[in-house]
Amino acid sequence: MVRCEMVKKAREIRADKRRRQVLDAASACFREEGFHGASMSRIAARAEMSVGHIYRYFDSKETIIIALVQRDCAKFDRWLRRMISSAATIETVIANLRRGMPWLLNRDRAAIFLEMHAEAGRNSKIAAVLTEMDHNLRCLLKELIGRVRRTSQSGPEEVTDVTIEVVLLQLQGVAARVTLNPNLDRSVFLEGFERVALAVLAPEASAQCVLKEAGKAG
Amino acid sequence: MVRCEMVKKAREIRADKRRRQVLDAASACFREEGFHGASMSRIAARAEMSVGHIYRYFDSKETIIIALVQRDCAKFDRWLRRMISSAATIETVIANLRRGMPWLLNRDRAAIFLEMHAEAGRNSKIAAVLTEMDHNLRCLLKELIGRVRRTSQSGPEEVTDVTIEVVLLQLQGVAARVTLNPNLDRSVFLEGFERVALAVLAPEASAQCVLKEAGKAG
Amino acid sequence: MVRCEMVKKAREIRADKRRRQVLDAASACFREEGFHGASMSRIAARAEMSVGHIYRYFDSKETIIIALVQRDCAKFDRWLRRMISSAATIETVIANLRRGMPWLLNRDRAAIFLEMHAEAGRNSKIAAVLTEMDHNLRCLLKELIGRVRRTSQSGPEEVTDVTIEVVLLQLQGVAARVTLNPNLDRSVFLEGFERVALAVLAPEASAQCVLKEAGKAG
Amino acid sequence: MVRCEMVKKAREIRADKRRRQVLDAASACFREEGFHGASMSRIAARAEMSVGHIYRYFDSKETIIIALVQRDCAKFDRWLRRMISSAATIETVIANLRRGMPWLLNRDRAAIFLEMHAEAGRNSKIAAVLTEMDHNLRCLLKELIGRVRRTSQSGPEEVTDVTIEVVLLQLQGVAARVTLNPNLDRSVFLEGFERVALAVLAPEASAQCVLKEAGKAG
DNA sequence: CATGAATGAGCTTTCATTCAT
DNA sequence: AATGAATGAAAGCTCATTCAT
Repeated sequence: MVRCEMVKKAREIRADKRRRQVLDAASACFREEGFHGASMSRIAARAEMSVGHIYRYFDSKETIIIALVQRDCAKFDRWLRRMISSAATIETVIANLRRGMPWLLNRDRAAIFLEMHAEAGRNSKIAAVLTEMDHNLRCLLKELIGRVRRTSQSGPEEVTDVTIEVVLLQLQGVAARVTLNPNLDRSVFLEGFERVALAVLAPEASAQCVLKEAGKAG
Repeated sequence: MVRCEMVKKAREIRADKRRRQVLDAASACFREEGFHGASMSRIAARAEMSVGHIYRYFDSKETIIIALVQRDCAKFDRWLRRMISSAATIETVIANLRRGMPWLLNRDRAAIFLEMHAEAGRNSKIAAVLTEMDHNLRCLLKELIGRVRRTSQSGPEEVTDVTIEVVLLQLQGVAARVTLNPNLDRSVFLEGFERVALAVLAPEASAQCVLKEAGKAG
Repeated sequence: MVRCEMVKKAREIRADKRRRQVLDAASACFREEGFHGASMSRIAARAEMSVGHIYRYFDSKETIIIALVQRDCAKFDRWLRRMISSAATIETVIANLRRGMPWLLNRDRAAIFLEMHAEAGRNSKIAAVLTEMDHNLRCLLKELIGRVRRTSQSGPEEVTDVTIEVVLLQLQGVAARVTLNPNLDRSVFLEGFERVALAVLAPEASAQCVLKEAGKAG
Repeated sequence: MVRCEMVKKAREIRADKRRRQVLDAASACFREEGFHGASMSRIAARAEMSVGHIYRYFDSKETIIIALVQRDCAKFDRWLRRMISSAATIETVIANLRRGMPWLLNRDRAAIFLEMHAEAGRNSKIAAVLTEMDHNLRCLLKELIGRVRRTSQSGPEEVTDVTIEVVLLQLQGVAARVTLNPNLDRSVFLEGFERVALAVLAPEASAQCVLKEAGKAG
């Protein structure tokens, strides 16, 4: 009985590992060939698994795509939550931002991001996953910005939709920028983000900052 | 001889019309099904042409995709140039921006934008076209911003890469935002754009503006 | 214009021929391997056509099956109608029956018959085709029997459902009998049919016939 | 030693139960999806057994099909023998027939019957099983009819092949009739069978009966 | 005795592309 | 210039069967 449970548990662990294997392989294939360009047999080969066996863990190719989208979203969600829970001041936010840059500017991530959003335009299930994620994202951002403003007493605590959208446009525009301009100096992006972050988190300080730039000429 | 040339000309006009027919049909198909989801036979049906005849004007499906990307880029380029040639003050830029919103927020445009950039991640020819376009875009933007700053004497005339990138992140993030959030109030975007445009075109004025917002709380 | 119409006509003829080719090949494959055992690639090979090309004429394998069932039913329908239009007396019916025996007892026909009816048990579209055919069949039989009885003044002109069903059980039981007993003397079936035909068409005469058999001991 | 035998016996009983489980599950699956449509994994699920375990008792899917056909045939054989051993008069035969109608007209039975005979057309092993069964059937029928005729002194005791075939056509045609006409009144079939049974078992009586029908007009 | 993970061949179907007309 | 018949490779997916546990 105890034995049985242990076996079950072991099986589950193994199954999870398998699922991960598939998702990792699929992610790589999708990145190289797109959702529709990638073939199940190539995904299987990359996952070192037979085609048929993949279907034990995923009902269809679409299911894999959706699972992958969800996994990516969850990862981002966790990242943002960690950022919020730890960050209360402008400095920590900036530090976190700096630390998150490699991920944000990663070309593979950008490629998958674009693929996912392009697909969302014609697959309502994927659109639903992304839209839900987007909703979470906006709530979290609202809280983060509000909290920082409160602690730094540097602006109105209430955060408008406009503010949120400006931040999100900035973050989500990265995918296209990176794809078009892979060799651009990363520090350019970092500086841009910091400037916007400042303007949003501490409007007054930002104003001074902007004025300073004016002084530096650039 | 003259006759011959006229015939040639007529033929060319006809061929151009055919090519346009194909590109229009392809654009619609791609928008609905993606580059890979769209089939030549469906494109042909939409172009009211036989499949085989398309191959008289385009070597392959990929050629059509590339031609389409080029055409879209050229269209955008012309739009931007017109904007620049006519705009010299902050007010005209804002007015132009306002006029360009419906196009910018159009979901079909956003879908094709994402499709194109996702494809660029794996097709170097398309990447090349888009990257060249991006280069033009940045030059034009630089000139536009510089000129406005000069005429309004409201900041440094030299425009840094950081500034350009901030603007482009904003503009290119729209595609993802619109796809995820199709029902979001358009005025939110407009206000966001205006705020960023102001900050970029007239840093001083923007600073005052931001401070004002601080006063309004939000 | 006239040219165009002729081309169209020629195309149609060619297409019809193609369709027939496919149906003939499919019929042979289905007979040997069953609807589900037969593969499209084998059907294509037999039709001397590429797999993909078959899909120009039929939407799916199921469509082929249905078309085949309809063709078979139509063939049988025509046979029965011819029989009716020509036959007004018991003698002509019996003669027609005799002439129809080779077809009725043909093992291939029997195999397809069984396949079709087995499939009807789980495919409602096929069931619909067969049920409609069955309805026609019963009407035609009713008319045939009624007309013969009238002309020979040998029984009630009205024909009951029971009578019809007895005849149909007899006719449709053949498929199973032939499959199980391929070597059985065909004359046995013929005699059996004649006896039932007589009993149904001319009850009085049949009674005498039966009595005669009693006399012959057999 | 004794212990050993008891264990063996218990094991055999257990194995038989397992086999039965599989056959029952297979029968249900085959009825719903056909021999080819049913999958081993679905059969296993229905038998509440693992896929691999089924292969302990059956070498292959085909073996299951054959075993099932044999079991069905044996069941029918037993039913017929019981009918014969108990029936000696026309009345008991008719009564038995009446009692057997629900089974005979059962759509599931009809479906399996058609499936089996269709398969026999292309699988010689199945054909062999069914043909042997058919032989038994004919012998039993011959004896039954002969015995009844003898006891009722109502006709020649010797029974010809023609007579046997007429009865079998009638019985085996039911499967097709039921499939095509599932809503037909069951009494119609019963009356048809009785009429034929009468004609076969007691030709003289039947003649009178037929004449009577003539009188009733129908 | 019993499980179900694993395989890879084979299924139906779609596609970009060619070419005779 | 224009058609669409024809191809065959490759897609996503399912299956009977095996075997380590």
